[in-house]
Amino acid sequence: MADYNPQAIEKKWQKRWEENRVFESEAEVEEAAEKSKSAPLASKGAAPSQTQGPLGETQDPHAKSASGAPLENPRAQARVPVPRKPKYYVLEMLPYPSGTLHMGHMRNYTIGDVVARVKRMRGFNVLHPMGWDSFGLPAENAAIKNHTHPRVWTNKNIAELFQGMKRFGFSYDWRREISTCEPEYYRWNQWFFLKMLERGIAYKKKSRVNWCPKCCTVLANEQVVNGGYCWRHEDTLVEARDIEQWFLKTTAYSEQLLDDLKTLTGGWPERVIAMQENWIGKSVGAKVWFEIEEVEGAKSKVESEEKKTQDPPFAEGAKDGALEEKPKSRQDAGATRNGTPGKIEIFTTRIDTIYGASALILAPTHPLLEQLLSGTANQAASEAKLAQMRQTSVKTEDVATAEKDGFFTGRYAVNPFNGEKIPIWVGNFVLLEYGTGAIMAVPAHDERDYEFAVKFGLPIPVVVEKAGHSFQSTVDSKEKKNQENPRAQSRVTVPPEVYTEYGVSVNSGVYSGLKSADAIEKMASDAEARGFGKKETVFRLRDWGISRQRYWGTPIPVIYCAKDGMVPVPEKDLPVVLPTNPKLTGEGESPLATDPEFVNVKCPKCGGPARRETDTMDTFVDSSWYFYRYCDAKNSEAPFDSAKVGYWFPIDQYIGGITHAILHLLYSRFWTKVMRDLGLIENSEPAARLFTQGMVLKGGAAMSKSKGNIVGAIDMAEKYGADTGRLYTLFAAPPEKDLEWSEESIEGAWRFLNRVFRLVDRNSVESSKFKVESNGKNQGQEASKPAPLETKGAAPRENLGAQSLQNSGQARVAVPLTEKEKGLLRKAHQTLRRVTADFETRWHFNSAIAQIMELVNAIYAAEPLENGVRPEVRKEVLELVTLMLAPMTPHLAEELWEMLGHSEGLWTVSWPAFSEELAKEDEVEIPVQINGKVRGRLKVAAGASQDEVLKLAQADGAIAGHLAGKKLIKVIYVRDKLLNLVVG
RNA sequence: GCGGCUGUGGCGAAAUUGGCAUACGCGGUGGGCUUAAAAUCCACUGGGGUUUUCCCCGUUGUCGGUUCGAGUCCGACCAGCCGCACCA
Repeated sequence: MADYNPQAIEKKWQKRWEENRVFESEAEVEEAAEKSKSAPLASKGAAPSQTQGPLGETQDPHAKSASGAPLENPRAQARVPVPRKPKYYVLEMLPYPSGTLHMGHMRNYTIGDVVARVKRMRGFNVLHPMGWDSFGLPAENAAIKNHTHPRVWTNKNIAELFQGMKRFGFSYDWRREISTCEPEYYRWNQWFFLKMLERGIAYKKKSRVNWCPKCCTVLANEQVVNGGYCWRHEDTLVEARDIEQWFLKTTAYSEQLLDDLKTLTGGWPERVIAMQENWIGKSVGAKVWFEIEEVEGAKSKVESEEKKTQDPPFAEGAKDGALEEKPKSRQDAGATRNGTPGKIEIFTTRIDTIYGASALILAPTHPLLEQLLSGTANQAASEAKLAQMRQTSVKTEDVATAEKDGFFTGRYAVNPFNGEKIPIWVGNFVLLEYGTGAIMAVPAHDERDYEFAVKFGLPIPVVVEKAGHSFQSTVDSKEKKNQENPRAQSRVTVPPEVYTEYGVSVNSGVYSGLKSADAIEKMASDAEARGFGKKETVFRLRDWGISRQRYWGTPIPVIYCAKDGMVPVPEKDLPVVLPTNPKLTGEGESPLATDPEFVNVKCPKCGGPARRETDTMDTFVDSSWYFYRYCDAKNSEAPFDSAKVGYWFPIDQYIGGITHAILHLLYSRFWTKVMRDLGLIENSEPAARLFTQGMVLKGGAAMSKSKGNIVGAIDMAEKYGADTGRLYTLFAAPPEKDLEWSEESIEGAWRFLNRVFRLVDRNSVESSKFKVESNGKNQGQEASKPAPLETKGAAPRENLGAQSLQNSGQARVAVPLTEKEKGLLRKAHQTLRRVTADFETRWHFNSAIAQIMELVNAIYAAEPLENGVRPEVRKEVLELVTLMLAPMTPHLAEELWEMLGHSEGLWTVSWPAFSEELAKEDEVEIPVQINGKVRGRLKVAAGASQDEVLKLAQADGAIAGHLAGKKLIKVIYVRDKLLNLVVG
């Protein structure tokens, strides 16, 4: 008898796996892809990856072929050689190497590893890679602190994470490892950047941007969280700065990014889809131009302002309508899109309410304001007020709850629909960055406008009524309300409340009587026809600002020449490598700017003196396409071979934290679409399925360095072993839920594995004692190693376990089975059925483990030997237990498999086949309900008919007692489930 | 305000389709083994009972509905968590 020694076992099997290259995806498949490189990729979509369950229930390669041979890949049928197995790409988000492996990582990778291992056992060619998101600020900050190079810190952390992953036995194909800070990788960032530059997707402009004073760099919109804080420093308010920087035109893909979310429903969590929809923020409406009432001199000034702020400096593609320039942040927007000179452009989704507009309201930062205010009666007072509003708007944290504020400019505009003269106001609630930075205020039909109108005494004319209301009756009620409300001095009425829904237009000239939807359509068309408006869709999404004034990132590959202007670095000169000895201070301009050797270059065009761009790229660029690189990680000619990507993509299952629901997942979706439009790939979305696992908490809070509540994964592995750790994280909570760390619970997992180990250990000892009594089969075998049953010939990587277990229409043991043995085998196959379903169609690892625990309890209960289950039979059951545990506790499973007498590694064995025959119950106990309450139980033969069961029920004493003197009204019988008698 | 999610024992949680609620684990109590402890194995662990291999009652955040039957479906609410937020 031996003890379970996880440290020794885990070391032993990790070595074996490595020697046998168990986790490498099949080379022959890639060769096939190689050979078909020139062929079109069109048939790819037929690959068996479009499925329902998280693991793809329809993907079982055994399901459609009685021989057990995996389904052929339809794409490969057209050519030779034929990939033997269908592909499966499972991926966990690559980590930022900031320290050692923690529980959050470990949980993420354990889930992915279970999936990868299950899929391998199910006969798939599995791609399961890992890499390092190794550019980024923490490395640079650590380098400044320790006076070293960021690479030192980064590589130390990578080495530690790598060791940690090895320690847990995660089944990665390490041939494909990537590290984004290596020139072999980031040169392709630069290459993609040049492609985008050619197409006008990358452009540069000066704009007001988000600046984090702690990061000392610019942030993208997506990196500003909680209404104005840095995503990395959640206590640090983001400042506004005017900086010239590079953008990627994510807005050119707004519509697609939104529409394609529909293709992800079912595969992606509803929550993530909703968050992205929300972020992209589509509004369909119309722009309308309001003429400004003539005031001497104003018009020409406005016109000249227009000219000044047209095209941004290098936006070559910006002339294209689809790629139209979208100003990014507060103060500069609007300048290029305030419409025709002398007019104010507003955006509205409710053009049908335009007859109810009682003012135009501009954002305090609207570029037309200076012209508008000049020459007005109280210009000085207005400008003072404006300055004050601009001041406060920068610092406002809780914009949504701030009180409405504003003032009248002294100017008027003309409503193009009815010629009415309405005042132009400034309001603090109007945002320059959304729509056109100006709105028409329709107080009767908009909450905010109403609040504003009430505060400043603007009229509140009603122009929409609830459908079905007669005009007359509502007028009466409004008049009553009028008398009660002293503020309602002017024009028509004060509505009883703000009515923001659709209804029927009233008081709207020729449009009165139209339903809101019809009115919107007709009025927008009319505005367009009459030249004072345009149907328009606006998005909340902004272009992605990628310039960072830091060292540890990808250099942006452009050169500035006094003569030729901005010149892209020629492709042949890539990569632009980071200087090796940077001066890192964390302050001021980009560290690259301080290195003359880096900065001063010859112009690629004229050969004259020129300067390099000194900003680096946002590190989210690195992670936007890394999963494509895994398909062809060592390619030095291209980012990847399109044929290989065509074979593996889309990712069948992507797994990561919800924190990336917007940032990474939006950027990488964008990148995929750009790559598709460059003709490099065929897929429009990177991942068919996304799984967001819950966080690991301690004391109710997410583990973090700053809170000091991190539990190191390696410590846990040292104490209990990797398998116990893996089992614990899978068992303690369903994978999508947050998991509260508990030392007591991990003891439970440890106890269970010990229980299993002792069982197998004892069984191999006992079976050697027992072998003569069972059947002649094992005679002459070594006592410690019973012969594996029915291993027909050597079949490496083939269905060994499945072959022996699959044909078990009856048990393999030749002698007749006792009732107890039948019972145990039945329980085993019932467990197998449920565990298989838990792995395949839903990710209920916790209940799968619970099932296996029950089975193990049943084996214990089937003791003692003398009156029941013989070692031969028990061995068969233990083999099933071992195979079911294999994806979750792979090291222990290998060891148990060997202890059970198998010399071939468990990695060569397929998932066991379930036997309906063995799982079938002979007898079932069904509850008998009287009027829905359980009043008794009956043991009946499985599949018994209603009549039989009813007769038995009526014969049963206790049940008959409840039936006595009552009339049987109805009988509901669900076969093998329940009998319900309705009596009265 | 908008969108999404979650509410089940002392705790983590189960419950494929509407069909015996609380499986499995933790914790707790009692017992076997042991000089003792640890480990381990067994039993009990919603409430109640003078029929204890038996019986009764209650119960899945709240209120209502559909149904022979609801943790599950429908409607309204309450509480908590997450994301976005004066988005025109």
